[in-house]
Amino acid sequence: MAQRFTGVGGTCEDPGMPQAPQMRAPGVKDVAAAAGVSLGTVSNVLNRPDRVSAPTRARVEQAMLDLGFVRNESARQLRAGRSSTVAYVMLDATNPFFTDVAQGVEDAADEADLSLFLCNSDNRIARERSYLDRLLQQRVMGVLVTPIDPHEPHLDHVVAQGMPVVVVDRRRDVATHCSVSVDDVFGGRLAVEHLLDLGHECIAFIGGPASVGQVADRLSGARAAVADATGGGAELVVVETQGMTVAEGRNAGERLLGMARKHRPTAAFCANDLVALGLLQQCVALGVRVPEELAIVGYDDIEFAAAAAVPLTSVRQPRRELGRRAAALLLEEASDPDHQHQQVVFTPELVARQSTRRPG
Amino acid sequence: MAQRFTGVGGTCEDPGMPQAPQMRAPGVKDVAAAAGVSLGTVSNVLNRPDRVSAPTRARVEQAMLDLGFVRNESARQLRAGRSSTVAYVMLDATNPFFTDVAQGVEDAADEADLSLFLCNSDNRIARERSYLDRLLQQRVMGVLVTPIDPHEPHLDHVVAQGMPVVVVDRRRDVATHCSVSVDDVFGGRLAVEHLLDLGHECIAFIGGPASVGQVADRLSGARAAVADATGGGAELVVVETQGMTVAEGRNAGERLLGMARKHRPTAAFCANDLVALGLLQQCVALGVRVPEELAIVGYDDIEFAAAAAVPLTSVRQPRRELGRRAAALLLEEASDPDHQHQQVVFTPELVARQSTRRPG
DNA sequence: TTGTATGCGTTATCAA
DNA sequence: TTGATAACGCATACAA
Repeated sequence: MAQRFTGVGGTCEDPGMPQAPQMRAPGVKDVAAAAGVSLGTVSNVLNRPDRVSAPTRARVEQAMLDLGFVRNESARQLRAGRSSTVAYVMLDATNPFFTDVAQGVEDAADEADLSLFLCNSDNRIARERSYLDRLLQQRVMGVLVTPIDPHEPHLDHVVAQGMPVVVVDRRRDVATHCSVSVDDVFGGRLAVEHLLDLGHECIAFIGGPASVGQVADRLSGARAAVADATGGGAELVVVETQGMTVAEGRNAGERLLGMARKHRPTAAFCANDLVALGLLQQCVALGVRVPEELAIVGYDDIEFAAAAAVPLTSVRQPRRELGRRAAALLLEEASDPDHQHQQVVFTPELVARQSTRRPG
Repeated sequence: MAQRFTGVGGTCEDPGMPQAPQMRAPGVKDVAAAAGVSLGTVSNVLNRPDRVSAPTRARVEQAMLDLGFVRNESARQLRAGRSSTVAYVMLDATNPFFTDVAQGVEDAADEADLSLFLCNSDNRIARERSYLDRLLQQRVMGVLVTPIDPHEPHLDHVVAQGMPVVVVDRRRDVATHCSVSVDDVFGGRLAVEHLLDLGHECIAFIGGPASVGQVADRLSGARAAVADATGGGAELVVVETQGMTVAEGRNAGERLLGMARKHRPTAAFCANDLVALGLLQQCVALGVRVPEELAIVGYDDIEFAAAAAVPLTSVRQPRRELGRRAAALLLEEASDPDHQHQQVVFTPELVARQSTRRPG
C-alpha cells in the first residue's frame, strides 16, 4: 500500500531554523526518515536508549535536534493509558495559606518527577466542577483538591471514575478517599485557651460564613474552651463574616469596634490570618491599641502574620507538610492497587506574638 | 475480521455504580454497543447533537450516563491536533502580585471557555524550562510566562516550535513574541519623586538581586529622579537584597537601620511590597517610627500593602488587567494566523498612604 | 540490534 | 439520519 509521505524535512533545508512554523510538527516518522532508520528505532532511542547502538542513537538524536522534534504527549498518553501529571485544585490561589500548601505538593511532585498543574476554583462551585471534569477527561494521574464542600456529589463522581483523589485541609467521615487535614477544633481551642490564660473574659470569634467547615470547627473548639472555663464567667461573641478575606476582616472590625467600650470584647480570635490582618488594620485606623485594648489571634500563621507591624499571634498549621503528605498519599494510591484510604490529621500549634502580649 | 469485544457493560450490571474501578474506562465504542447504535452516531451526539434524532440521542445519552462515560481528552486532542488549555508559568506563586495577575488571566480564559493551568517556576530556571517543555509536549494552545530571564534561549525554543507565547511583566527589545509589561522605570521615578516632593534628601533603594529586570528598571527610574533633582543635593543609597521576599526586607532593614542616625536615609523605596513589609516590620521591631523617622514606598500595591498596620504607600500596577490583556493577546495570536507581535506597556501610578505621610 | 505491524479513543469523511 | 472506516502520533510485541 503506497503511503503518502507528506515529508517535513524535504522542503525545509535551513538547519538554523528547525521548521517553518506553519507546517506540521515533525513526528517520530519524520525523525526516522531523516535519520535513515525505522520508526521503531526512533522510539527505542526515546524509551530504551540502551537497546540501540551508539552511532545509530547519535544519528537519531541529531535528527531530532535538526527537526526540532517534540514528543506528542497526547499520543503518548493515549497509548500508555496513564499520565504523569497531577493537579491541585485550590480553593483560593490568592490566599497565602494555599500557595504554601501548593509548595509542599510541588516538593513531592518534583521528587517523583511528576508535573503539577495548579487550578484555582476561587471558591466557586462551578469552577471547581469544571476543573475536576477537565482533569478527569485529561486522565491525569490523580487529583488533590481542597473542595468548597467535601460533601459535593461531584467529588464522588471523580472517585467513582477510579481517579485517585486526596482531599486537602478538609475531611469527611466516610472514607471514600484519602484526606489530609488539621485538627481545627483543637486549633480553635488552643487559640481561645491562650486568650483565657491571659485573663480575657469576653472574647470575640470572627469569621464566616458558618457553612465553611473550618469556620465551624474552629468556632466549636473555641466554644468548648470557653465552656470549660465557664467557672470564670467567660463568654464568646460571634461576629460572622461573608468570607475570609482582609476586606471582610476590616468590615467585621468596624462592627466590633463600634460596640460600647464596656461591652466590647477585649480579645478577638479570627478564623484566619487574612481576617485578622483586616481587623488589625481597622484597629490602627480607629486608634485602638493592640494588644492593650484588643488582643488578636489569627489562624494559619501565614508569612504576613509575622510580618504585620503588630506581629500576629496565630495558630500554625503545617502548611507545606500538609501538601507534601497529601501528594505522597496520592502517589501511593496511584501506584498501589490495593491501597487503603487514610485520613491523616495534623495537630496545629499556637505561635504567640505581640498581638496578644500581656499588657504590662 | 473478528473484533474481540472486551465489553464493559457485560459484567457490570449494577446501575448504581457506573463501572468497577478496575476495568478499562468505557469509550465511545462501549457507549455505542450499550445504546445499540454505531460508533459514529455516538460521536455525532457528542459533537453535532443536531444531526441525530431526538430518541436516538436520548438513548445514547442514557447509555453514557449508565456507563459513566468520560471523553478521553488525549484521543480528542491527538485527533484534533489542538488543545483548549492554556498555561501560565508564574515566577513565584507565593507572591500575591502574581496570583493577582493569574486572576486576570483566569478571567479571560473563563470568557473564552478555556481552562487555565498554573505552573510555578518558583524562580528556578530548571523548573521553568521543565514546565515549558512539558507544555510543549502537551501541545497546549498557548503559554503565558513571567520568565526568570526573558533572554533565556529556551524561551525562543518554545516560540520556534510555533507555540504562541506571551511574556508577562517582562519585555525584550526584539519582538519575537508578545509581551505585556508595566513601565518600571517610570514607576521607580514616581516613587522617588514622591519622596523628593516630601522633602527627603537622602533616599534608600532596597531590592535585588540587581540582575532581575524589574529591579534594574525601578532603580534606574529612581536614579533618574534623583539626578533630575540633583540641584537639591539629593542622594540615593542602594541596599541590595538576595531576593524579593519579606525575609529579605527584614534583613535589609536591619542593615539600613543599623546606620548612624546622621547618615541614615530618611526614606526608603523598596523594589516590591514584600520587601517593604519586611522593612516595615523591622522598623517596628527596632522602634523606628514610620513615617516620622523613615518613610517607606513599596511597589506592586498588593492587598497586604494597604492592610499593613502602617498602610504602605506603593506604586500600583494594574495586576489583574496585566493578566487579562496578556491572555487576550495569547488568544489573538492563537487564532489569527497573520498575527503581529505586540509589546503592551502599562503605566503605573502612585498610591500615597500613611507610610509616607508628611510628618506634622 | 533493527524493522514491521497493530491498536490506543476520537473525529471526520463518505457511502448507505 | 446513520454506519463503516481511515487517520492522528506513539509505543510495544514480535519478526527479521
